[in-house]
Amino acid sequence: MSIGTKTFNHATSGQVPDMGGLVAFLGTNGFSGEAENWDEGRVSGFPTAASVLEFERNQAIFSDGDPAGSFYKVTSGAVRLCKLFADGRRQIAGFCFPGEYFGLACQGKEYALTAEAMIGTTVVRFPHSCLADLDRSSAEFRSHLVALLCGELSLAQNHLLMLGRQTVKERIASFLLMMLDRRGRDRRDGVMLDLHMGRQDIADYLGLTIETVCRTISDLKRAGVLGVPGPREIVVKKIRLLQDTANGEA
Amino acid sequence: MSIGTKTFNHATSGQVPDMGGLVAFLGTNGFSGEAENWDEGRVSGFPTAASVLEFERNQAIFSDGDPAGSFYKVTSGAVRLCKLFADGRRQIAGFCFPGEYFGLACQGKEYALTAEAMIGTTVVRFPHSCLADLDRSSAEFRSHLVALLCGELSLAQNHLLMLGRQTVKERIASFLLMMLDRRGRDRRDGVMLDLHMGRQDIADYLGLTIETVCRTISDLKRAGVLGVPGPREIVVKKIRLLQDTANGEA
DNA sequence: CAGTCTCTACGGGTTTTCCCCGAATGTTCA
DNA sequence: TGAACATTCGGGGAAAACCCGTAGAGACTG
Repeated sequence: MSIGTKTFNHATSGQVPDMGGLVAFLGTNGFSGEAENWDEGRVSGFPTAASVLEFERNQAIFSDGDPAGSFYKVTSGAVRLCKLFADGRRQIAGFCFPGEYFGLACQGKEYALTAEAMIGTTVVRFPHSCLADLDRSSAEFRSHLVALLCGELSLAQNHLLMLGRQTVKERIASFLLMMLDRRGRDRRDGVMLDLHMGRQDIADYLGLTIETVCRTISDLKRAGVLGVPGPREIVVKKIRLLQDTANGEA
Repeated sequence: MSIGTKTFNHATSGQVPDMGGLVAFLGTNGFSGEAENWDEGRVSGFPTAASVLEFERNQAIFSDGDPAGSFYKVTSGAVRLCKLFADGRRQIAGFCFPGEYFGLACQGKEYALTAEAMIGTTVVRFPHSCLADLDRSSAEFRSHLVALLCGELSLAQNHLLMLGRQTVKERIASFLLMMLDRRGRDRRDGVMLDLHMGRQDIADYLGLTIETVCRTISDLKRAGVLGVPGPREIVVKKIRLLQDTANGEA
């Protein structure tokens, strides 16, 4: 399945193991916060074997029900975490971009959802046994872990608001604003945004159909709020209007 | 505001502070898992002052935007965590029942949502400074903490599925099954369930209107799946049918 | 105790939203 | 270039929101 596997099995450096920004992404949205500058590949501190893996577009990294043994950090590309119903319905619980973690939320012994590469993606895989060494990790790291988990939950809460009580326009606008923040883009007119996903992914994240997503984006384009240079690219032309739309003031 | 406040300010027992089942409920759904038997009032181990507070039905424990200084454990009653829109829309992010924690998910310095007592409720309040002592707490507790956070996130993911992709009937059925599990009830015919909430709370949790909730519960009653002895009580008469409904097989 | 008030539950009718189906257009890749 | 796929657009229909009204239970008042 996985193509291009390089395994590091270096000796532990003899010191207290550095958890290397094991920033606890427990399975929903990746949330890094200021974690970006924590390491970015400081794999070397880990006491156990870590592997670098590459995945093609739409390739599964792990699937709902698989035995859970590892968690992952995205180094390049993008990952979606989703749940599939028997009848084909799909809900995306979150996305992961470079610097973010996923695969820790294994209730019991199995993954509760499926992780797939949305584009060509490189990840680092860590065995869960790394977590058992949490005791010996630094206090700084541990409080960082808690902060990131809080951020995780806040992201999920925001997602709940969108799905439960926002209109279609509000959801689309909120989604785009979230993507701007997530990808480190400023909130200013003319900013270009690479979505790295198709309309179906947006629909399954927002609990809508692909048609509704298309229509709403077209509406925003017609209103001069957005530009759409390509299917996976968005230019925000009037950020203020987009924010108003997200807040239901349009 | 708070009525009946008793403050313990006992001397630290001179030992390593016992976090007393500080089971990390970070602001969304309370999730206790097997935490029920962890302590249940073992406040005595805490290094800092903890207070027992009582709240009346519909009284706010803290509000969205309040400065965040404490987290809470429910000892009796029930708590809802919700977000209010300016135009009156409301989304309930989760409920907390005895043994569960809330109020840890303060992104930054302010609470991100509002906590209200759904019925007469007793809680224990812990200052956030307790968390700073996390270092000195036991390894057992810390792994417990991580497990509970994972459970938290799984609950939120489940909620996302409900809001995003389930039909009205599926949501109601899933909600009732979740409540059964949450309140420690067996999944068997004839089980009585105290909801401790009105129809509006159910609606705001499931992203529906109160009319739709009423109608759907009536439908299930007519179908012989449920009995409704009181407005806040449900008797599950055909658990199998309820499960089928939750899975879209009805 | 009667009376009033409020909150909650529930039913019906209307309107809107958004899903479903079909088709045309655009994009990507072999 | 052609084939496969994704996106966009339009029309019909079903589901749920919305707006109405009714009724019952409980709380408060006198």
